[in-house]
Amino acid sequence: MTNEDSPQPARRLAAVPAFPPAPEAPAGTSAPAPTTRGPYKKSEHTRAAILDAATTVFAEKGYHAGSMREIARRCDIDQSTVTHHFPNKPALLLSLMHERDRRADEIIDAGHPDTLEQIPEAVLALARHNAQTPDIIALYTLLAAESVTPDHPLSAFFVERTSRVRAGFEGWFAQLGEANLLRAGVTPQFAATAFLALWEGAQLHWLIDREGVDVVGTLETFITLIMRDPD
Amino acid sequence: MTNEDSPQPARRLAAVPAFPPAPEAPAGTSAPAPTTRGPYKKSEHTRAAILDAATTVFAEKGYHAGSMREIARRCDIDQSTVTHHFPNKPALLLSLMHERDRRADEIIDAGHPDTLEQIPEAVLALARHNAQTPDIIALYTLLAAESVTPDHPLSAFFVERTSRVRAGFEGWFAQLGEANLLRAGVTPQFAATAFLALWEGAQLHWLIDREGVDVVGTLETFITLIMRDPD
DNA sequence: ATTATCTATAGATCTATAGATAATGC
DNA sequence: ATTATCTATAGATCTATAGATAATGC
Repeated sequence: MTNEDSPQPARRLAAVPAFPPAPEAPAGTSAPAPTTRGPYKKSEHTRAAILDAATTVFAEKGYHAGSMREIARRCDIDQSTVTHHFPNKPALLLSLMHERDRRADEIIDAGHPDTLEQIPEAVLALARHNAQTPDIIALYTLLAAESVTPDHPLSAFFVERTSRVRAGFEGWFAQLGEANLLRAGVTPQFAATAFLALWEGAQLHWLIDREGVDVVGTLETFITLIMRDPD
Repeated sequence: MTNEDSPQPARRLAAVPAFPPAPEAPAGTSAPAPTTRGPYKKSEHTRAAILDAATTVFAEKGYHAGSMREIARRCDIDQSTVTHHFPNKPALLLSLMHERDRRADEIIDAGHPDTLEQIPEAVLALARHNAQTPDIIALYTLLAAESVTPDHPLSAFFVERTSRVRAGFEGWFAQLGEANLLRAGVTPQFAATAFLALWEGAQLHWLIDREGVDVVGTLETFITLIMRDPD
């Protein structure tokens, strides 16, 4: 897809602005109080099972329609056991999203580009990785849209996350711009905003019609479009 | 924004493939049975008030969290009166969406281009019109994302609508392509898919962060990007 | 006489909590 | 002794329906 035959040498990046890591989950969820004995071993397993089930349930039904009862049913435990491990429904969803973001950060770090030429590939690698987990795509797409409704537990989460991710991409595209690799008229701001919007919009349309939309292919074409034509 | 100083004469379109109109709402909602007297005059007013309130409620809360009770409360009527005018909640939402699509068709028809050069402007005019009604943006964005969940009343609606709208744009971009106005490597399929995805993705991000995203500006830049550079 | 609206309610959720019993681990 | 889990339930929804009363219009 990209022009492998252009003869320029790889240009090392002085300092690539890495994606800033997601902020930690607010304290209280996992910090043990000083006097207590702490959770038993089994607890960690149950917690993980609940978060797994919650991922599926919230991805399939969204926040309001996804119920604690169904999450419990999928783990073969009672609903009251879920509230023993998580204080309430919003806290469960927030723990889930912060947990997901922690894993996403690892993917971003793994694809960290060393040279300018690797930036487009690093960007597309994220999209390719996403394409392999439809559940997570549904989770983020559905909840991001829901999060704009009043009193949604994720409204602050998605405001922070969207601007953080956009800033990360803007940093990468700015590197390309300074090396004069962006097409005339393409600013890093436009590239970052459009790439993110295109990505999430294509994912939404792919969820609606899985045959009709090729997310990664669309993004690849977009990337070649915003890059300067090779001489 | 567009290059007004290019000296080519306006090229009249032989036959622009117009957006196919949205299919009518399934019969039964409005067809009066042969023996009845039919609705009184007041009925139409109440129906319209209910649809108006439902637009706001579903746009703010989505399908599951938006309740018939709240819709009724906004109209100062009892909830049972709502079910007198609409058989049930899914039917109310479907009537609402078909009503909205009927109005959207009028906008599309109004902006119908006569010449090739008017196509980009016609496309952007739709986006500019949308930008003036945030409620409707929230309604479509939120419900489209929700519609991918199992048993959602709008799943078939959005599948049909998305492919219909995409086909309409593809027809327009194909006209540009045949006139050699698209940049090399840009197919009508890519242009249509990407434009729509970019549009809806940018609207989502605008809902999340109204300061940070300029929907129409982003689309304008995208359109100039996919058009061949003027000589 | 027919339609529009309201009151009242059945039946099905859902979340969170109180309190009892079972399992764990110092 | 502490944590994990369950049973049971309070209290708050929500949708749809039955049936009474009010408004409309032939």
